[in-house]
Amino acid sequence: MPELPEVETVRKGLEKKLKNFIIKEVKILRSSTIAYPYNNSDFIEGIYNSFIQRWDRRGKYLLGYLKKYINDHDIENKATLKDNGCLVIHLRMTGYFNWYESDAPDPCKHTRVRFIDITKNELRFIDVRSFGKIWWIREGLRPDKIIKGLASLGPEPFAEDFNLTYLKKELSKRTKTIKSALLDQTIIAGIGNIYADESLYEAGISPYRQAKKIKKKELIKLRESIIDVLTKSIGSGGTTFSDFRDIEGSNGNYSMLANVYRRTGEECYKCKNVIQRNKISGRSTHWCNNCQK
DNA sequence: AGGTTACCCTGCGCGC
DNA sequence: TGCGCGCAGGGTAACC
Repeated sequence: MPELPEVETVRKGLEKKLKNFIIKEVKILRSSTIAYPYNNSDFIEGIYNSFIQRWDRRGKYLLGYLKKYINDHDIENKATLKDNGCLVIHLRMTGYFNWYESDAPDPCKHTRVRFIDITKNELRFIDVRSFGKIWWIREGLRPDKIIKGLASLGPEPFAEDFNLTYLKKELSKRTKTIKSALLDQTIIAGIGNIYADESLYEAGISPYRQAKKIKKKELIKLRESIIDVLTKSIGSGGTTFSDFRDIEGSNGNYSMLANVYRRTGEECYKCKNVIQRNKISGRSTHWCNNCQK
């Protein structure tokens, strides 16, 4: 379910909860969730006795950098600590993490991977539709050598390289619709269907407009709208529009509601026109055809 | 090369 | 109640 704001919320949660979490046991309940290495046993052995030193996010990908204790019997001995590559996670549509302190209940039927430490604290990866993937990239291998989607990501919306010059240059060669361009992770990283619709509404741009034909002034507004919508959502726990839950099972404060997303047939908050819905490149798209030109 | 399309999965709500 | 269908916030490989 998650787009950039939700993934950022998950990143913060993992960073907070996994400070002293040394992986002592891994149970893979669905083999295909592990995308790399190809053998589940290589994955399990690879991350054994490791902890995650730092959590990063790139687009909708989570990256956890591992340190491993080589000496199994003396985990206090820092001399046996080595860099151990990174865990990469993509939640796709329905993936999420749950955290349990020592007294974890039986796993639900959608639990795909269980990570357990010495005190039986447990992190579970749960994913109804099983589109979510987890990779372990061993030390010395580059994640973007293994994960194509990671290698081809465009700039982060909050980064300096996501500026007007970049946007103009990139969109000027695209004949597809602006909606489709916003969903293209190679142009901008992290935007998904909700935030694409919401950003276009805020910017007053029709999702059907051809990307290359959008005027400079509109691009300025669009860029601001993207940053604004994402910032607001991160600020409220990345759960503003969704039934998404963070690793402690909280679903945020619902401080902001969607203006167009899933409001088909309802009144536009600005002009009272009926909100439209249609498919654009296979994804449902919501907009106000009076406010968005 | 850029742009569509089918597909990977499971569950839900709807109409019949 | 059961069945079939369309729907779901993602990404990719395989096509034109």
